[in-house]
Amino acid sequence: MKNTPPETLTLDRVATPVGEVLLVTDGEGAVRALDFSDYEARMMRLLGRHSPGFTLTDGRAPGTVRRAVEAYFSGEVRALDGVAVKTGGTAFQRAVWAALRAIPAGETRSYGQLAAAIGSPKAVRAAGLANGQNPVAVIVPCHRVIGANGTLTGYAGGLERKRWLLTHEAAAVA
Amino acid sequence: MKNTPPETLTLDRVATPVGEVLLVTDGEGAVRALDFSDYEARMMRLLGRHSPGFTLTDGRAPGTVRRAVEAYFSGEVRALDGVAVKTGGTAFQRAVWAALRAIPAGETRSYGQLAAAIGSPKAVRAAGLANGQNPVAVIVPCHRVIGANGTLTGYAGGLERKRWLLTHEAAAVA
DNA sequence: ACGGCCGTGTCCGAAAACCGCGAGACTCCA
DNA sequence: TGGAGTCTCGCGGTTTTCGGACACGGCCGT
Repeated sequence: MKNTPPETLTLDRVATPVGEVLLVTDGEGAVRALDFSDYEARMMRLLGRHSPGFTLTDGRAPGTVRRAVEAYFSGEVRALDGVAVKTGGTAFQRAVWAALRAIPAGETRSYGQLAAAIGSPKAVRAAGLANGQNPVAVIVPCHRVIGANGTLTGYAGGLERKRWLLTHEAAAVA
Repeated sequence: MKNTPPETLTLDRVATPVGEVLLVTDGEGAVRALDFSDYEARMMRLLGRHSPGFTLTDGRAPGTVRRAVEAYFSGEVRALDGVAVKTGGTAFQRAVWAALRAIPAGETRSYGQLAAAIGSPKAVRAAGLANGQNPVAVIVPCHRVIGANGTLTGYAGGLERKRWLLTHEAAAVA
């Protein structure tokens, strides 16, 4: 058991066409986590993993962040590009998540391409795993990674949502 | 591997009759660690355990703390009683360390007495272990615990120093 | 007296299990 | 032949599990 100076994070809720999302930000306005309400437990688990001993209080996320999220869902799919995100995780995981943010809205990559992008072409499966452990859904677009044969394969928030996000983005950039 | 907002600590060095000690304090002036120079690696390990991702800069500890340490070694053995200490660790460990500070200079306890003092009379061995993991030597007087039969049994800084500290304290209170 | 056994909390290293994959082999049907 | 499904196996990082070791001391048998 470790000890860490506890940190206070803010929990906001935003309505979207695919259900309410939970939005966690820190004192500096960086996004620490984002997930769908019905996967709250999962989010807490990931959050706890990266910031042991944090406390959460209901509140309002910074206006710019909130607005960016709302804008994204109403069709401005690139609105999230500038949002600051702060994640923990291992070096490998961070590399994966950084690579994810480099995928433009409207495009997709295979897990293999993702692995290659971070310099470990054979760590395909590990990349998939890291993908699934991304605490900041949507903003870090883990949904833009699909199987080599085009299948959607999996999504922490449910495949239905993954499909919705992809068609939403495809339609927006068209 | 975890992630934590990094914290900056100050590392000072103080000369004593039994060798130089390393003195680590935080931004609030509380002592986070204290150990003899020749066990620097051990101290770093313990420190890292309690404050993952900290950074250390050479500097001066607060005057009151420095003076208290110097005073202790020059014979004023109760000078450390008021020094603020901040440690991490499990509840069990904290209980042990708190119990240690309750032992007055010049006295000793057995590991059994120590375990009994925190309400787990049978956790003798565990108490000994927790004792050895104390990051703040001397101030948290882990050296005042000896075997039930009077043997010194062990000390992270070397039995020689344990003996020196005890006779130093005994002489001072006499 | 002396030697052995056990309880207790925690850390540490090793080993195994886990996967949001993908390539290659193999089947089953027109 | 060829195309689409299925199965099997290897890939690599992370997490979980497990077994040991330890700053002791009381109890029990020789």
